[in-house]
Amino acid sequence: MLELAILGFLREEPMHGYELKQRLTMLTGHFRPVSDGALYPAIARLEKHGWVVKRQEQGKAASVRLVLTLTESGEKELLDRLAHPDDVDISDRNRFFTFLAFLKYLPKDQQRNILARRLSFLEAGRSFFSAGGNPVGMRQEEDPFRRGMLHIARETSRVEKEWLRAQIALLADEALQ
Amino acid sequence: MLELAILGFLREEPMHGYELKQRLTMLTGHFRPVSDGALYPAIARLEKHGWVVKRQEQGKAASVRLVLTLTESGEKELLDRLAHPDDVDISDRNRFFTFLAFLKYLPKDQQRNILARRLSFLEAGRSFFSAGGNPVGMRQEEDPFRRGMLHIARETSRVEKEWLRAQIALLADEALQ
DNA sequence: GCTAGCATGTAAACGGTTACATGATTAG
DNA sequence: CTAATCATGTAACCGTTTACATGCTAGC
Repeated sequence: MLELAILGFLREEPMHGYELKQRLTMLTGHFRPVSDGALYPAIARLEKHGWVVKRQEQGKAASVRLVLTLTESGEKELLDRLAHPDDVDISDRNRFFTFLAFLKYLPKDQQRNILARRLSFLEAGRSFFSAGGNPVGMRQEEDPFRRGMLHIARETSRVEKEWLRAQIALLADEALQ
Repeated sequence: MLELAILGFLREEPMHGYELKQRLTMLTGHFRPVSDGALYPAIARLEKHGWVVKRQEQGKAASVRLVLTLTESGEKELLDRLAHPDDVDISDRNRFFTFLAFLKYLPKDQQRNILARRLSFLEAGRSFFSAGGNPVGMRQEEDPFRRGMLHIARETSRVEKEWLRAQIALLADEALQ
């Protein structure tokens, strides 16, 4: 997932690790910083596969920047990963958002496919807790905090589903023209 | 986080690994299954610390069940972990929800503390993407998918903040009586 | 002089996923 | 008879976190 995000950001424009880090930090979970120990090894892996290449450049301050550029095979890899979320869990919202952030690079029919997949997951939606085998609805749950969870989860899901439906319809319209 | 959830569920009632797994599956990210390779080692760790004890029981079908019971020191550990989310990231929604699921076991002032912490994080909220250093608002963002992310994130945050404020006020009222 | 920000990395420890391994019962 | 569910575990692999390591510049 981290690799996907790196490829995605580099698709926009070449940039060095430090800037990548800032963008990733904003993308994943709103401001949980990406650790260096995750970022730099990930970059090294991508480089080893030939998906990105490094170029030296003088930094604003301090040491040299190593500007990363996406190669052609890197772009292919990005599209490949975006198009096959089967390998990956879309049920997690943060993961889905990573896809969403770079979905514009995919062809329209594949975009619709991803959105539809997420929608069908949300439509299957169920509640958090079970008591004696059956899921617990808001009515039965008397713990206020768990009621809160159910409430927040439900509203959140509603908002997202509405957006997904609208977006899917829009893509279908565009396909007709 | 997995350990916290196990301790939390066992606080309610003793249960065996398989049932724990089902509850955990519903709790974490709505139906992403907890893998056995994560669950059983986690149980073993908790047992090693003396926080849970095992007892054999005949299963419904198949092999014996190993029913887990929370010990006194286990309950202490649970409360300790719930009360100190400093060690843990509350900025992630799933993590916060894990806290929320077991928050009822904490004294009221500490409950309020956790909720307030989460609220202040959300109130600091910023947008996902930066262009040239500044965060990008909905207006500027022309990628429909990223607009969607911003929209969903904003609405979600709104719902959660409203709930948090109401809940904090309620706890404050109760404290006065 | 010192702190914050810029900039890139490595190594150990930890925990999670995936695959492997086993075996019994119940419903179709 | 066969798939699904019940039930518990281990081992290899992989990636993340945390801590360590370095060093420069700009602003207070």
